[in-house]
Amino acid sequence: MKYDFTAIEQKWQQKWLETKPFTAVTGDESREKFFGLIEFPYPSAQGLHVGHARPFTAMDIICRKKRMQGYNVLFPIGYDAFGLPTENYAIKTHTHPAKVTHDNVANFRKQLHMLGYSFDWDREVNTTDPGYYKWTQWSFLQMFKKGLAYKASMPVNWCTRCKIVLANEEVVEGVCERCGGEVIRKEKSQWMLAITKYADRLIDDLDDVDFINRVKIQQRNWIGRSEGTEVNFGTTAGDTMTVYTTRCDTLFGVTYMVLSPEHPFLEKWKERIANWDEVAAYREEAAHKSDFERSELNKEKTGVRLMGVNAVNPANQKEIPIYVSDYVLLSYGTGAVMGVPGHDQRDWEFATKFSLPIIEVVRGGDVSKEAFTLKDDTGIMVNSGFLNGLTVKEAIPTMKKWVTEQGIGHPKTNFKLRDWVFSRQRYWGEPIPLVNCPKCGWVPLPEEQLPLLLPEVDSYEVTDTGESPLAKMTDWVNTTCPKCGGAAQRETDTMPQWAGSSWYFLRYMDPHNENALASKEALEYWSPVDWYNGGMEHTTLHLLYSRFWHKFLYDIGVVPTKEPYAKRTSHGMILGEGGEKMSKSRGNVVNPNDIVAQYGADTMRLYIMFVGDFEQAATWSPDAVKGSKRFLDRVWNLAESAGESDAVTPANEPIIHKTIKKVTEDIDNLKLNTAIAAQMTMVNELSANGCTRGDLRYLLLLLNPFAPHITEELWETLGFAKKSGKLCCQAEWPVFDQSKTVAATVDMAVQVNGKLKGSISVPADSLEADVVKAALEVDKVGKALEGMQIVKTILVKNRLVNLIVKPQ
RNA sequence: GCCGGUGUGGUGGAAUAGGUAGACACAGGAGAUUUAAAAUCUCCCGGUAGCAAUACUGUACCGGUUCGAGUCCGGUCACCGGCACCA
Repeated sequence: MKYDFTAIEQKWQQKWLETKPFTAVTGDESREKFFGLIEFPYPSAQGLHVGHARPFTAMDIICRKKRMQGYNVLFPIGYDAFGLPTENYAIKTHTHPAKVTHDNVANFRKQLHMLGYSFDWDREVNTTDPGYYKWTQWSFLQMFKKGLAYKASMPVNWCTRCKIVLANEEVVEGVCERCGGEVIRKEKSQWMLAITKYADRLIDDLDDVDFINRVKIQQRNWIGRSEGTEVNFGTTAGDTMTVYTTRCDTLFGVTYMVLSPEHPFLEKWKERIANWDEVAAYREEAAHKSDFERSELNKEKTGVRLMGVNAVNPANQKEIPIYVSDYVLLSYGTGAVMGVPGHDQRDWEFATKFSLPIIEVVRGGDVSKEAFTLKDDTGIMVNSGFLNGLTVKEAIPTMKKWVTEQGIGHPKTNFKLRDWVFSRQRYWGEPIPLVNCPKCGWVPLPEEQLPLLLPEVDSYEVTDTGESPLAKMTDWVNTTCPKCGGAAQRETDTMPQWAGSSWYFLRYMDPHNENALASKEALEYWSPVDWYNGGMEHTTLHLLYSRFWHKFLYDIGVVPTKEPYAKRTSHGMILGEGGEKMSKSRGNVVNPNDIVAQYGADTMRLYIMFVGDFEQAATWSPDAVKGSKRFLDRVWNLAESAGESDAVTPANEPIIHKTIKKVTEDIDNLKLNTAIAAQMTMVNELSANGCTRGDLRYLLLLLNPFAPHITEELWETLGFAKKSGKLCCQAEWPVFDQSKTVAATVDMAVQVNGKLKGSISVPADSLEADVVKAALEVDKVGKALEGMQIVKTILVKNRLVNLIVKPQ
C-alpha cells in the first residue's frame, strides 16, 4: 500500500477530535503534572506562518513524550487577539474587529488542527472574549486599588499629517509608517503601572528560575540596576541640587554641573538667570526634538550656561558653573549630574567644547587626551584630599561613607526600567474600568459590573485630538459616579495588547470559571508553568510584564508561586531562502498549507525540527524538505516488510537502545534535529539488518511525538492498537538499557604520537594490553614504529589508543 | 561604545567530560532497474599530489597549553541580535 498521508492525517485528526486523548485533568494526584506552554499567536489575516510551526511543533513533541512517560499534561492554545493590525484592517474594510478576529481565529484553528498538535481544545482562550477580559480588567482594578496604577503626563508619538497617536511600531525612522508624515512627541495624560516598584524582585528572582542565560542577561540589562550615591550640592540660589553618581570617588574632580532642559529649577530660577532668553530658547529647541533626533544628534554636545547661579562642590567648597544640556535626561536619576570631565567621556566632550577645566583625580590615563574611566585597581586617587593614594575600588565606599556621615548624601540604587505606559488611544483593546468623577476623582467600577464591555462605535478611527474612538460615544462616556452617584465620565483609553497576554496561562488552568480568573484548586495544581518556550523578541516586554503581573497577583494572594514560569527557552527564527527574513515584499514566505498539501503534516513537522539547532536561526530549504518525506516513506516501507515476530531481534538491540537513549535525552535538551538524525540512523540500520514487528514497535514509540499520524496508522496496521489502544495514549515511553547500547565489538582509533594511523575492531571494554597488541598489528603502525620505542600508551576506553614513541 | 551570540565541506548542519572532524540530510557524480522518465536501490563525494596504496593538509585568523584542540587559554578579524548620552 502507498503512504497516503492526506487520508491518514485526516483520519487521525478526526479521531483525536472525537475521542479527546489530550485532555488535561485538573487535580489528578495519581500522576505528576506537566504544563507546557507556547506563546499564543496573534490571529493575523495571513494565517499561521512557518515561524509558528517551529516552536509549536517542538513543544508538541515535548508534551507528547511527557504524556507517554505518564505525566498529566496541560498543553493549551489560545489567541492574543486585541491589537493594532486587526483594528487597522477593520478601519480599511469597515468590518467590525470582532468579526475580523472571529474569522482569523477560525482559520488559525483549522491550521493548528492540520498540523496535528495535541492541544487540549476544551481550554482555548481568547483575550477579546468578555469572559476573558473581565479578569484582565479585574486584575487592573486590583492594581489600581493597591496604588500601582496612576496617571501621568507622558509623551506619545503624534503624526502631524494623520493627526493620530501612533504606537512605537508604527513610527519608522522618525516618520509615520502609513503616510510618511512627520512624527513629533506630544504630552498626553496616560495610565501607568508602577513596574519599577518590582524592579529589584524582577532581577533577584531570576536566580530561582531556569531561564536560558541570554534571557536572564537581557532582562537584567533592561532593568538596569545601578548602585550609586546621591550627593547634594549647594547653590547660590539657596536651593539644594541633588545629583546621582556611580563615581562619588571623583567628587574632587567636579568642575561644573548640568541640569536637563526639563528640570524644574530652571523655571524656579527664572528671575535670577541673567541670560534667561537664551536658556528658554535652548529648552524650546530641546522640547521639539523627537527621540529620533536626540539619538541622531548625540555626537555633538550642546548647552547653555546659567548666568547668575552657581553651585558649590561640597567636597572642597569651590564655586562652579551650572549648565543646561540635553545630554542629561530628566527621567533618570535626579535630572541633574555633576560634571567630571577627567573621568567621564561625555563630560570630557562637554568640557572640551565649553573650555571648562579638566582635573585629574585618578592617575592612570592622560586626561588631556581622553577621559580615564576604568574603575578597577589600575587607577590611584590624586588631587582628592583624604582619598589620595587609594584605588578607585577603595575610594568609592570610602567616599560613600563620608558623604553619608557629613549629611550631604546617601547611597542610592537606580534603574533604567521605566514604569509601564498602560493607555492606548485605540478601540480594539480592553476598556479601562474607571470613572472620572469631578467630586471623587478616579473611581473604580464595582467588580460586579465587570466586564465593562466595548461599546459599538460607528468608526474605529482615532479622533482629531488624539483621543480614543470611544471618546465619541457620549452615551457610553457619560455615566454616574459609582461612589457618589453624580455625573461622571468613563476613561476612554483602552489597555495595551500586553495586558491580556500577561496572565493568559493562568486562564488555561481553569478557562470557564466565572467567579475568578481561575479556581484556587486549579492554580495550586498547575502552577507554575513547567516549560515556556517563546521568541527572544518578547524578553523585555511580554516576559517581563507577565512576571510583574504575576508577582502582583502573588502579593495579593491570588496565585501560589512568585514566578510564573519555571523554565524558559527560546527558538531561532526561520529565514526564507537566501537567509533573509521571510516577508511578503521579498516573496519568500512559506505557507504551511502548501507544505502540508504537498508532503503532509508529518513531513512538515519533521523538517521544521530537522532544519537546524532549535535555538539558532535556520534557513528554509524547499529541497531539504524532501529528505524528511523520504525518511517517512522508508519507515512506511520498513513496516510493510517487517517480520511477523513481536520479539526484538538480538542484532538490532544495540541500535534500538542507543536510539532510545539519544532520543530521550535530546528531547529533554531541545536537540530535536539530532533526535531525528538518530532515528534516521536507526531506520537505515533496521533496513540493512532486516527487522521484526517487535523492533519496529520501538521506532513507532520514539517517532510518535515527531510524526504522530503515520506512526499512529502503522501502530494500528501492525496490530498493536488491538492489544493496547491508540499509540498517543501509551504510557510507555521506552526505557533504555545502558548495557545494551554497547555492541559486542567496538571500533577503536589507533594513533602514534597523536596522529591517526588506522582503526581496530576489538571486544568492548578490552584491556589496555590487548588493545595495544591489536594496535601493533596495524600496518601503518608497524611502519611508524620502525626505529622507535614506545614510551607511553594512552587508552580512552572503547574509543582510542595513542602510542607515544621516541627514537631508540 | 556596552552586553550577548555565531564563524566547520558545494548547502543545512553533527561532534556528553579535550579523544577517529564532517554524523544525519540536501545538492552533485557513477551505476542498477525502466521502452523512457519519475520513484526506488547500490556506490562515490573537504582540499592538494598520485593510476593506486598512500602522503600532506584542513573547523575565520595569529599564538599558547596538551600525548592529543573544532572544543581550553591569550590576542585579532568578520557577521548577526539587543541596548544605547542611564551619569
